[in-house]
Amino acid sequence: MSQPDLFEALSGYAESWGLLFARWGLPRTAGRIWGWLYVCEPPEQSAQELVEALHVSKASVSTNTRLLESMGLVERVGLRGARASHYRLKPGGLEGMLRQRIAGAVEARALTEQGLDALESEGEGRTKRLEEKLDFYRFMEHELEELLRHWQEHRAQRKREGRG
Amino acid sequence: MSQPDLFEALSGYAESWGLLFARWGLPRTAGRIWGWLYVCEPPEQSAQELVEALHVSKASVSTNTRLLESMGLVERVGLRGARASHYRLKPGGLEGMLRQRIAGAVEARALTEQGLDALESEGEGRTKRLEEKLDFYRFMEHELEELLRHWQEHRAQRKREGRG
DNA sequence: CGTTTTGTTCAGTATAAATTGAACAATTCG
DNA sequence: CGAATTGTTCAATTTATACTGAACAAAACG
Repeated sequence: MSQPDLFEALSGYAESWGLLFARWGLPRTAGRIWGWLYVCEPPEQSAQELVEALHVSKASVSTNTRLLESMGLVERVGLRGARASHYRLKPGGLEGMLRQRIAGAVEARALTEQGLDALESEGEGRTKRLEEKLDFYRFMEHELEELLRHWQEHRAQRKREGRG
Repeated sequence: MSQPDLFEALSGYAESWGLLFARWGLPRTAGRIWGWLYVCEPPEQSAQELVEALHVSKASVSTNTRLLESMGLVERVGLRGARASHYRLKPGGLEGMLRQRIAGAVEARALTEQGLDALESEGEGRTKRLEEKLDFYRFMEHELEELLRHWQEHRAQRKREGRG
């Protein structure tokens, strides 16, 4: 595959992540950047390089790199001899996403508990409905924490095998 | 608690779910309806009742009940003596959400594989980055399926205890 | 049948979000 | 120091999405 074609293909890959992010309710450009950082060379990219590779404004790069940083998916690094700071994938970033999922379950559970409080002793059936929902989120909370633990073990295992 | 106050509190509960849905990138009204169906009496509500309880247009109710149906969270039922069809929580709806999560992981994995295909043999480091991502999504896919199985067992257990 | 209720669709509007260009502040370099 | 580069912020624009009212189609009723 020739260089221009390769670049084309990898750009397409970044664009696909942009679209997937959009469907997940996240900024498209954040998805583009994140996707790109998996296939770019070198792995550290300056804001300017992102602007050129993805054809987005530097304002958008600034906004979305900071979003990705706050999500724990990307980190900022200094490179010797380089004036501009660079961005790259943050190791363990996906694990952070998992933690956010757990936080979401906690949030949903808390809201469900609020509903039960509001009902107090009123209404048998409604309470039952809410308690079933509560049961689900409690379960999710516990299991996702378990899942996170498993992932950490899995990671450690791979590291030991020299694959991480 | 007096009736008007109770209604007020439960409306607030539905509104809270609306806001949570919005933060999750889903239509606010869908959240309102879903939240409401947990605390309304009776558990089956006509479109007209939803319009009145939530103060949204019937067009929006129509759109969002169909969305919730497609998400597997709500089902439509016929009630004897009632002309209009009614909506209620679909049993096992949350389990369906879990299945969608699995589908999301599958999607992300597939996209990552596309990236690896595009790289073919080029680039050592990039391939490594992508393979780590692939590893994560593969793991998630497997573990979420496991989680779903656990949930089903948990449900069965509760049923046996007469709590489901 | 004709009338009423119900549910969907659609064009238009309102609302929210992402993206941009430009202005600004901060830093780096010679 | 002065010039150039870099990063953020902000107002304005574009874009996407949700929501509504009205028109329509379908079904239920007398």
